[in-house]
Amino acid sequence: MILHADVDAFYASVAQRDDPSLRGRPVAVGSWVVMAASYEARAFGVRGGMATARARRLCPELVIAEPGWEALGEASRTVFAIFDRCTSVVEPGSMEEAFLDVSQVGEPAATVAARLRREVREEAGLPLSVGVARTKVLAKIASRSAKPDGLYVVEPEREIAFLHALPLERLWGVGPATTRKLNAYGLQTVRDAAALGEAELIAILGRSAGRYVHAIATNREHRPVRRRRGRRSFGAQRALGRAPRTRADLEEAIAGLADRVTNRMQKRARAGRTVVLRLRFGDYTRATRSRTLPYATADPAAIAGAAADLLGAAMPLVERRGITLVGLTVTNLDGARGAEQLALPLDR
DNA sequence: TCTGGGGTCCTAGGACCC
DNA sequence: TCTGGGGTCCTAGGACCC
Repeated sequence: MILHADVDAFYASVAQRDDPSLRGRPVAVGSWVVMAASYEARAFGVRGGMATARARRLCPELVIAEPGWEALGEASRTVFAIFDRCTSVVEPGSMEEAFLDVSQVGEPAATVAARLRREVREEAGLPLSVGVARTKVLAKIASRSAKPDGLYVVEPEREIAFLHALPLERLWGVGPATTRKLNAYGLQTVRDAAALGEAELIAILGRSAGRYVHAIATNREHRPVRRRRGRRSFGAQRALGRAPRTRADLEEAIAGLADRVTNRMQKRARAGRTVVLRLRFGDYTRATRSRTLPYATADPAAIAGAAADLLGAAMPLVERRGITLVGLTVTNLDGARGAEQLALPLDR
């Protein structure tokens, strides 16, 4: 059996844990955008991604707290140490959630899950919700049903009934665009999708998404829990507001982003070959421009230089539409396919 | 209702090679 | 004049997740 374990409202819960005056009160963590909202705040309709000004209007007694990155990192490590103690097969999803394969633990999964919740509560001081099922997808959906601070088990004989009753957008990996496409064919629930053949879903959604939805809907999605693969990219971005920006402003912003990104890369001894410049314009359209270098690097000047070239080529778009965000990602990291590539520059 | 910052994976076309 | 099959890499965009 597989567990999906997820700390409730992680950022907000850590804030409430560390500042008792926040407990029981509506809390939003963020500065001018809400990054996470406590359950008390959610009751007022406050959600992640929302401008804090709007959140305040919805909930006048809302407390806005700055994220404490140090405390968050420490809390995450504590929680994962408890996961690792439970089983060696842990697949992290983010700072605060993971899949755990507990088939080899030798106790009923629900017992393991209850213990996990207790230990995270006692040792990390945080509420943990756990979904239990035979597959990752079901465990993931179950943990949402468990929230807040609960446990939800999908017994094998209930899987189909549980799954088929769900609206399609509850499926993990089915977002607004996919939901819209399926709805356009009159499909609302997982049961509706299961009634279609794989070929039809592929025709509607494309190969990968079609197969995926078919596999889930017919309960044939059984990917194993696997330990984390290394990361594939490093990135940073900066929102610029609506003020007009000169090319020099943008080059300065890019240099700052290159510093941030290469700093993190150097700390982890990684280098990358492809530089991606991400732009968002005043009309909310977006563009990406990328360049692959002949060698992997973590040098800020090389990364910033490549990004500045890409920016130069994109300036006509910037001038026409105005720019509101610039981002920089370094990907195609070395070691992704064997470390021997690392040393020698590939020419051409 | 127009939203931050960090990621992953997939698709599709073109260039180029055998 | 029309005609093959298979592969890799690069670029750009889309969708989704936390």
